[in-house]
Amino acid sequence: MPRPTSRWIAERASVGTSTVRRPDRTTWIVLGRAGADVAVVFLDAEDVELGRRTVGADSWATWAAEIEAGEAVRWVWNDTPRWYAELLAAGTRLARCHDLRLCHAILRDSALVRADADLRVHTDWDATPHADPPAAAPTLFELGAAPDAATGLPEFLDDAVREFARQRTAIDGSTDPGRLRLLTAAESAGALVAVELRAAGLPWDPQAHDRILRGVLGPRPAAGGTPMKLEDAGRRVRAALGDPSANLDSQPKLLRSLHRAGVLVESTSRWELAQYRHPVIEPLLEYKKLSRLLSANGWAWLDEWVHDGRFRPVYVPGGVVTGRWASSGGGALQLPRQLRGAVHADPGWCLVIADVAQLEPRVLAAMSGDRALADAARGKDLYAGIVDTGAVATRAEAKIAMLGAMYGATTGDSGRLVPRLRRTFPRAMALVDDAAREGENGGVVSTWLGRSCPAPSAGWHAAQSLASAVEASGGDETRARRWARDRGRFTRNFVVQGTAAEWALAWMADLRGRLAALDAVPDSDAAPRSGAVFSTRPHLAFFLHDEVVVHAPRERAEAAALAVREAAASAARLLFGDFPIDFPLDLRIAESAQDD
DNA sequence: AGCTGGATTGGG
DNA sequence: AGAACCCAATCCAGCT
Repeated sequence: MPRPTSRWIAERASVGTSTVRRPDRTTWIVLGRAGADVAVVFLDAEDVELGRRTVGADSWATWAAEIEAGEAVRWVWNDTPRWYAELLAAGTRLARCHDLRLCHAILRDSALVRADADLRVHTDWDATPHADPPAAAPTLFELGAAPDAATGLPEFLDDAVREFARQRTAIDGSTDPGRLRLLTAAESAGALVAVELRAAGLPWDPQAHDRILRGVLGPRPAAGGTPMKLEDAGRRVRAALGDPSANLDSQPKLLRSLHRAGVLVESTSRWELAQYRHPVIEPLLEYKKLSRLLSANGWAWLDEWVHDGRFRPVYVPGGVVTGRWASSGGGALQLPRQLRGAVHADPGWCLVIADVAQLEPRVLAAMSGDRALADAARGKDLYAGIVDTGAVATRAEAKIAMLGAMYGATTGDSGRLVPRLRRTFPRAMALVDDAAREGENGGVVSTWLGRSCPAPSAGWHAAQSLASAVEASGGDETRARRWARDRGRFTRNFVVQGTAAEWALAWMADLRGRLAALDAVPDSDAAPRSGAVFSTRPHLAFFLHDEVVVHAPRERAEAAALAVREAAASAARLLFGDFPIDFPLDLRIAESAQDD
């Protein structure tokens, strides 16, 4: 079918009794609320307003789908979860958006943006939504309900139009508009992905989860009961302590019990306990392991977070200062490897599981333009490549040296090995060392695409001034130095971790487009639990910093895997152009995410 | 009763 | 073993 033109759309896009046309030349569509309706403004590429309309809240998803079928547009709105969850529930997928809240946060803090930019003035756009997205996708009936009541963000059309103009001005007047355009587009695409991930869900087999729990803990106890094997371990611990009433769940009480039994640990952490020889150690470590599994990902978690064979966590794009995602509820970013066997494709479907090997050092090589490190990274294993340069003797040394360089280690094996990397990869090491120095001096550093770290707090500055005063005490100086070094380690890591997060956003943004373009599998006994938008073709199902899981009909698995690889290559080009850096993937196609 | 912070352990 | 960066979730203790 030929791609519809915008004129075709203008003639065709009518909803209900009122015809709502999209003018020619439209590039941006800004959304806001107008009572129960959705109000829209059409803008062209030069920000010239082409017209305003309102669309009924009960029909705007259909209208948006028709607009989306035409020439490329970017939807502009205050907060992606508030709008896009509704659209997906109604079966409308969008390709591009501009999330005003997320982009505001980036531009407000970016060192690339002029200090006197209008959007630096504090407004409601600095609000952080405190309400989670709706737990269940809203029904069409609910679309008219005020979607923004809980966010604290401006919700009306003129607010959005004005903020959008401020953001465009800030980008255009910045020291590098190209990078900030990329970053705001990538961040916004990530916002779409996060909503899609939640809507589609991660295919989860509750029976497999239950089998794992039963194997480790014993049969599921009655509500409030203690699983058999946990009870068992607890009994053995109390016997070894000679204290039948010892409380194992309270850290201070457990510590006292251990002391009474002659185990003079300073904490009850696993690594410290493991160094002692005493009959209580083995069962106590076992108890802690089981207790952890039960409380973090036991049957209660399963009941709360898995429904209809899907784990639907809440992702929070931009939730970490570095630009990484955070999660809120469900613990999506902390799923223990132990439970991966519960991640299981639907019948007739499979999983494409891919992660980037050594993402951060590769990003460092590219952003610093360090050819030697890029050469060492060529192929599969960057650490083996470092050994081949002769900088260090073993792969293990290469790894802790590189991690030490990116995290700012100064002591131990890691601190000792970093100087060797400095000789072999001077440009890469200079980049992180410069970032550390800038941070120690109170400065601000930025990622490759222009996300900047927060400025130091007033307390930090005060400590530094105090230490340089004539009457400063030794304690003042020690504290100021420690805080300066702490901040140096933070900024050192910020530039690398943040740029890696940008690479991952670009990877996913490109990937979701490729997956959406794959042929549907209309006759498949497809995965309807992922919702209408995702039930006939491969879709993203999970994301974790440097790893994605795609859920795909079996006959599209190879195509999806190719899309994952091509998207990685595309992300590398988008960020680093022709610089010769590889981002090799560990990729496998399987029915279950269980490690082999 | 509800909040906060510490300790611990899971993830990268 | 940890170190050294970014986190979240849980439980308990201690506070208001």
